Amino acid sequence: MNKYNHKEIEQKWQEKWQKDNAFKIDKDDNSKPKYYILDMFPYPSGDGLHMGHTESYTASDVYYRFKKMQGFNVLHPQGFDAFGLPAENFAIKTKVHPAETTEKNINTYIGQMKMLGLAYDFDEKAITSDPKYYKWTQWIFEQFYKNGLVYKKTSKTNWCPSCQTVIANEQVVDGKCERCGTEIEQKEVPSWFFKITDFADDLIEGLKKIDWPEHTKKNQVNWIGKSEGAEIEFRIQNSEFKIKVFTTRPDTLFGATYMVLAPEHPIIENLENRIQNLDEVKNYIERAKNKTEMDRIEGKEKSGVELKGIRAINPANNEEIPIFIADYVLGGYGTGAIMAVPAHDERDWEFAKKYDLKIEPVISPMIVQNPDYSVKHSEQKSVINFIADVREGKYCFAEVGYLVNSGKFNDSYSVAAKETITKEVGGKMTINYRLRDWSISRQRYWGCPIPIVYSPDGTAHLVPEEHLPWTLPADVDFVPTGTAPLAKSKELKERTEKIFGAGWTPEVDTMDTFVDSSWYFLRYPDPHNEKEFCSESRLKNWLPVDLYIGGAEHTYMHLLFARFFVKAMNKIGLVNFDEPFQRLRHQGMVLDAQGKKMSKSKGNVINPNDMVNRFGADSVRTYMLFAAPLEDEVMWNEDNIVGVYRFLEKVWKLNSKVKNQNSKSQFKIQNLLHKTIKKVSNDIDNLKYNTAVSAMMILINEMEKEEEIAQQDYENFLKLLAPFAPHITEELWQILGNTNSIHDESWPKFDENLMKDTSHTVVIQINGKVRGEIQIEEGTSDDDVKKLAMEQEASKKWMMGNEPKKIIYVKNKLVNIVI
RNA sequence: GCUUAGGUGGCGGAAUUGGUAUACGCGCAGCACUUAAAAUGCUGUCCUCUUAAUGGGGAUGCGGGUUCGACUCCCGCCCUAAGCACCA
Repeated sequence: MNKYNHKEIEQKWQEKWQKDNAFKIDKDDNSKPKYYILDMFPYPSGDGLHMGHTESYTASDVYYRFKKMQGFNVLHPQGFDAFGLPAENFAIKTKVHPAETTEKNINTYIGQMKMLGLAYDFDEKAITSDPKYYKWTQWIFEQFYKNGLVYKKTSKTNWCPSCQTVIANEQVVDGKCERCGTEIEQKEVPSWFFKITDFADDLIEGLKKIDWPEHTKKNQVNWIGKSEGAEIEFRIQNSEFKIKVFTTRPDTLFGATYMVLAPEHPIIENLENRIQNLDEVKNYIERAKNKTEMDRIEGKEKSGVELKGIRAINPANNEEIPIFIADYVLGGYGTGAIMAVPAHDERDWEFAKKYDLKIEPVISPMIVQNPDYSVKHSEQKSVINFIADVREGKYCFAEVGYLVNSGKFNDSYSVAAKETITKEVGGKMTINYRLRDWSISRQRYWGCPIPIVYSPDGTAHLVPEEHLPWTLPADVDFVPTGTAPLAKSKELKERTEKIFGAGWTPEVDTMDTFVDSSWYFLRYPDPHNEKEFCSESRLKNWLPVDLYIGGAEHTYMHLLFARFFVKAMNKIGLVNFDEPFQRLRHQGMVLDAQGKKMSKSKGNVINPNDMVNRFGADSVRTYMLFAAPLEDEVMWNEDNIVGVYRFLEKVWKLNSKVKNQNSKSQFKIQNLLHKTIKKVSNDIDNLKYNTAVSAMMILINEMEKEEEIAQQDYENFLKLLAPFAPHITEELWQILGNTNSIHDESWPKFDENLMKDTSHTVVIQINGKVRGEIQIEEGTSDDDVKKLAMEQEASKKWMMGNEPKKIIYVKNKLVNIVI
């Protein structure tokens, strides 16, 4: 038999599978149970597939092959998130049209995926930049629009001076543009928004019924940031103006000794003529304006300026209190104004200490004023001292408790007082979210055009459905000038006037690419449909997605946006489910051998193609999954992959020990084989691939020691390995005389009878310490085992003549003699 | 600072969820094969005491606790990584 030649084998089978259309499925076949496994589709960058893709796509490919062998009709599609900035930036540099680069890159990716033996049917892919795809992105936009989920507003937005585009808060990383790393500026820009906040509660609630990692769910809940509180109005002295604040602690209202406004709070303009230190205030506002939100909240030291000459009235006790502006209060959260209670809020306390402001304690850990309240005198005294310390600024007490210095509310419990105090001062209980509506407008070229046109009076109208796809014009110069590239398209302008009339103008912004990727999984079941985004029957057959595998870095954006899309579409009646991904698992990052992130600048990026050439796709696939648990980081260590390569070589060589169908392997081997079948099946199902591979290695090491192996047993083993190493197993399968594909075989079943052990090793412990072991026959009675254990020399020695107080027997495992 | 995850040999990592800690793989050492090397196979490989075997003691970040028995559960502390950033 020849040496294991991975190159030859892998090329041979990849060509054969291609020729046989091995990865095609009948999407209307209802005779089998369905399973929909989804990968996060890649952005086709010029760098090609990276190791992170390799791990994640291999993980899903293994699951696909496993489920298929188990008799499921499995949909495991792939596509490309093809709109986006890199292609446009590349076009700016090289003048090569993004459509051209994108197509080239997609072909590279497809080639690489085939090289890895990934079983995708590329005739069924979805490409977001394809007009046949984005027609439906636009169509869904229009449905959202018609149902009041889209609105336009002019607002302060993050502006990336390098990309010349608006980016969402969620896409700002450390005050810098997520894509290019440039510092973000603030700019007033008109933008279209999706009302994701309408679904804030549903997005929290829906998490309860899906099988996602707990930390991912928690992170989404924190991101949405629901907080219950009250809105309360403070009057400004000698003026009709009022300032509304949001607070989660209305129970502390009596302790509000000053107010703080965000520098961008609109009321400041109205009061300018009364501000005595207007220059100082304007200066502060100007400085805050240039800071990004990140800068403002990152500063350790709080800063602020008092609005001199203006005072507010605390509605609870009618006291006059000063008003400050400070950039630690954000314009975009709550009402952009707070009441400051330094005695009971850490941030307010810090600010009050710095500017020497009054601190008034209004919450006590226990009731102090009620004379009937039966607590010891000494305890009363210490609480009174504690309150005095809080007033002096020694501590900040941010807990709940009992009210003091709060007039008629004294002694009431702070949780109960929230509502009564709010009512008393005419405020109302409200719920506030950290989540903001999703700004989707981008002043970029390479994106999905927003299907909106404006009549001569400036009113927005949807482009009627019959004109979809509303195509991206080709006659555009990409060089950014601060105005949207589409504004320069003659074709788009003429098209608009031709259809709608003279003076009509097109919307020139394109959509955030997260819009494209928020619904792509709905397209895969029916990617060629020109009449619907997906037919009703295919939707019903395939959705929701059963298993979604991808990186945890998408927790806040993609995964939240996709859930919003499905919830919105469900509300409109376009789909009949409200959670897109039933089960979600993350894969960890792939690091270099030193445990560092791979990056171009560090020059430690590893190209999957090189690895496949050197070790073969089967080794690369198996090693990626063997090296660490799927959700953990994997260090790509070239020295370690040889272990997997040797394993595959052993599998290969073992073929020469295979004896014909009628022979039987030793019981020992059959026993281990069936245990392995059970373990590998369970492990794959739970995506614990590392231990599945290890179990197969153990089996092979045992089989290797035998003179001969029954063909049936060897074949069963090959089936277990087939999802991980599809090429070598297919080749060996054929060498054994089979004419069909191993990947069309059914998954081996384990035989409980063959898994039973005839004897067991039982460990003997004296007082919990291991002192020996005995072999017992299967079926030995508990009493006999205990007796046997007591009779051992070692036991006698360690019992030192003592009678056991207690004997614990764990069936077939352990006897613990307690003396 | 907050949140989440984690801390087990020289390294990547196992441990049936409270029952022999260190499976499997890498590396290392020795042996066999070879003119030699590579490759391959075999043996050994947590630390420590004892010349050594037998055997003993210790060890899952640190300190306590529960239990016949703890990597696993509880309390306190330390450290690492990732994410989030004053959310009123």
